[in-house]
Amino acid sequence: MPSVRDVARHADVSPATVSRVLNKPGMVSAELRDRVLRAVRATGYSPPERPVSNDHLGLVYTGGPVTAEFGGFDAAVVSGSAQAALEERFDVIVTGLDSLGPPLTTYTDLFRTIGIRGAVIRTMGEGRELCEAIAEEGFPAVVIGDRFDNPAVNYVCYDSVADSRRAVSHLADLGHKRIAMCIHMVRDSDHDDRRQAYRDALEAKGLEYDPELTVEVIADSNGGATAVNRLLSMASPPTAIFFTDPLSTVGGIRRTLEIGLEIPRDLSIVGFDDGHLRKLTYPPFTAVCQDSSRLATIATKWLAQQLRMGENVGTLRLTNETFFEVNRTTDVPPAQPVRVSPSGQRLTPKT
Amino acid sequence: MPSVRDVARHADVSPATVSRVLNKPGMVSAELRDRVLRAVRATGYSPPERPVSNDHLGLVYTGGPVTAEFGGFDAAVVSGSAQAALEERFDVIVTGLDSLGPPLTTYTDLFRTIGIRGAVIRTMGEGRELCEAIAEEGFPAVVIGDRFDNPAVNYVCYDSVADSRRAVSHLADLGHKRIAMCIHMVRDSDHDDRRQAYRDALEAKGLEYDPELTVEVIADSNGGATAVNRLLSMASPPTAIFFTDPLSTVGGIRRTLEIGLEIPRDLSIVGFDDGHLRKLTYPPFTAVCQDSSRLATIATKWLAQQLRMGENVGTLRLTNETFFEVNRTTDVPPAQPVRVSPSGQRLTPKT
DNA sequence: GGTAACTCCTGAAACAGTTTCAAATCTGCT
DNA sequence: AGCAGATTTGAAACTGTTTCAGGAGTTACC
Repeated sequence: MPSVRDVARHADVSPATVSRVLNKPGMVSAELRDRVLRAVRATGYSPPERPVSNDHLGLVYTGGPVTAEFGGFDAAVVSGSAQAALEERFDVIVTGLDSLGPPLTTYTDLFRTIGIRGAVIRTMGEGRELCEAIAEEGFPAVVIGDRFDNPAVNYVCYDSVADSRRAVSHLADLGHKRIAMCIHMVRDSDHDDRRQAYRDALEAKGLEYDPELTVEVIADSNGGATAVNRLLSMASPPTAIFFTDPLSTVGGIRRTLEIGLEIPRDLSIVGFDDGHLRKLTYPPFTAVCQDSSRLATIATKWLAQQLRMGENVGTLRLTNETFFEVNRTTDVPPAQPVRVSPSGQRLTPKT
Repeated sequence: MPSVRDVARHADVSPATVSRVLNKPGMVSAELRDRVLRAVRATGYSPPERPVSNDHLGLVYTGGPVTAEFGGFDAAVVSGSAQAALEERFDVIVTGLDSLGPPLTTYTDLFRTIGIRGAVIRTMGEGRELCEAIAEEGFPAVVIGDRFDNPAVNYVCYDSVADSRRAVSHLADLGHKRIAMCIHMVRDSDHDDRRQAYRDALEAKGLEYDPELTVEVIADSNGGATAVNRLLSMASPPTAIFFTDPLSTVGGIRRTLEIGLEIPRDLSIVGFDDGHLRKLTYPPFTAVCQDSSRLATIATKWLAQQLRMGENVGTLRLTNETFFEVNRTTDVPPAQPVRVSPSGQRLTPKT
C-alpha cells in the first residue's frame, strides 16, 4: 500500500506536488503532472478509502448530459432503486458519469472518491464500452435495461421479442389481416427488436407486410393519438394496432374512443406496459408487460447484498421475459374495417 | 477554527481519544465521551469539510423506515429532484434520516459527514420538528409538500383548498344536488383540508351534507372502483362524485364505464391530478391539479442555486395554488339519478 | 491472599494526505 | 540587462486517524 510519499520519491518530487496533481487540476505544470501520474501508475498508488459513516450506492447515468429524456421508465428506475436502497439501509447517489469527467486513473478510484461503493448503471444509448470498462476493473456494478455478451458485466434486463411476436400472433389468430404497428421515432435496439418481431410474426402467419402500416411517432400520448388518426384515415385501414410503447398505447386508446369508436368492436389494440398502466384505462388493455421498477429493485438489492458480503463473488446476468396479458382491447375484427377521416368523421358506412 | 488537538487540551485527553469519540462509537468509556463532547461544544469544534470532487444534495426522508409507502407522488419527487440536480450538475444522495441515527452534535455536522451540502426534505407524517431543527441550525434546506409557520423553514407546497371548493361548486352550478366525495382512508392534513372544503362548498351552495355520501377507501384504483360500486348502489345515489386522489379517480372512471354508464351523461366526475393522468383517461377528466415533479424541481434548483451563491441568503416560502381544469367528465346531471347494483346491473329504468 | 491471564481503555508516537509560506523560476516589458 | 509580476515548487507545519504498548480493572486458579 504505497503512499503519496512513495509516489513522490518515485517521481522525484515532493509529496506536496503529488497531492496537488491528484486534487488541484491545473495547478501543476503539464510535464511534472505527467511524471507524477506515471509514478502513480508505476507504484500502484490508490487514494485512501473515504471513511463515510454511511455506505452509498451509485445510480449512475452514462452518456451525454442527462436532461429531459427522463421518461416514465427512468422515473420508475430512480424511485424503485431509491426505495430498494433505503430498505437495505444504503443511501443512493444519483449521478451522471459525464459530469464526473474522465477518471484520473481508474473508475474504481473515481467512484471511491465520491464515496460510491457499488453502482447501478443505466445507459442511455451510448456508454456500453463504459459499462464494460467499469465491470472489467472488478468494480461492483449492475447495468440495468441492457444486455451484454462480455461475461464480466452484470446486468438485468427485459426481453420483449417473444411476446412482441405473440402479440401480433394473437391478433392474427383472432382473424385480423391488416395489423398496424406504432413505434418510437428514435431507434434503439429494443425497438428494432420489436420491429423485427412484428415482421417475423406477420410472415409466420402468412400475412403480407405493408410498410404503410408502420407508423413512427414520438412515444407519448399525443404520438399514439396521431398514429390512430393517420392509420384510420388510410384508404385501406387496419383493424388492429400494435403499440410498442406504454404512453402511445394510452393515447391511442383515448383517441379511438374520442372519435366514437368502440374498443375492441371496431378496432383491436395491443400495447406495451411498463408498470400498471394497462389496468387503468378503459377498457384495460391487452399488453406486452414488464415491471421496470422491479428491474431496479432486483439490481439494487442484489448489489446491496453483494456489498454486505464483502467479497464481490456473485454474478448477475438476468434476462427477464416480459409477459403477455390479454385484457379487453382485443377481439375479432369487424366485418368491415372502420375508416375515419382525420377530423374524426366516419367515412365508410357500416355493413 | 479549533482542531481536535484544541478539544483534547480543553478536555484534558489526547487527540486520539477525541478522534475516537467522534468516529468510533462505543470504543470510549461513557464518562470520558461526555467530557469530550462537552469540550467539543465548548470549543465549537466542527469536523473538516469533506473534500468531495462533486457536490451532493440530499433528498432526505424523515420519520420511520422508508418502505412501501413510496407512492406516485414520491416517485415524481425522487425522479424530478434527481433530474433537476443533474441539470444543475449536482449529485443527489437519497437518504432516510432515521438510518443515520441522532446527530452527535448538530444536523449540520451529520450532513457534512456524509457530504451533503444542502437538503431537500420530504417528511412522511412525523418529522416536522426535525425540519424545524435543521432549519434553525441554518443548514440550507427546503421542505417539500408541507407548510410551516416557523419563518426559519424554507418550503414549497401546494394548497388545494380553494380548488377543492371550486370543484364542488362547479358540480353544484351544473345542477347536481347529491354530490359524493371519495377520500383516502388514512387521514392527513391535506385530506382533512379537502374534506372541509367539500363541506364548506356544499354549505355555500345551500346543499345538504349527507355523511352517507362520503366514502373512505384506500387511495388507489381499486379504491376508486369500490367507491363507485358503493355509491351507485345506494337507495338514493349521487349524480356526481368528487375523488380526492389521482388513482382513485382513474379507478372510478374505469369502473363507471365498465358497468355501462356514460360519462358525463350518467355520472359527473371531478378528480385530483398529480401530473398528467387527467389527459390520459377517456374522457379526460375534470380535476384539481398539481404538478408534483415541478415541486421537486423548484425546490432542488433553488437549493442548487443557493449553494452555488455561497452564502445562504435567500428564503423560499412558496405555497403554490393548485389549478382547476374543466375537462370532459362533468356536465349537467341526468334527469333521473342512475342506480346500479353492486354487480353492475342497472336498477332504475332510464327516463 | 497472591498471581497469572485477560479484557478494556487510553495516550504517545507515527502515519495518512493537505495546505501554507517563502524561495525559485519563468515571463513579459522596458 | 534589469525588473515587476505571475507561476511553480518543496520544506515544513497542520489536519485527523491509527497503531502499539502499557496501565487499570476483573476474573480464575492455586
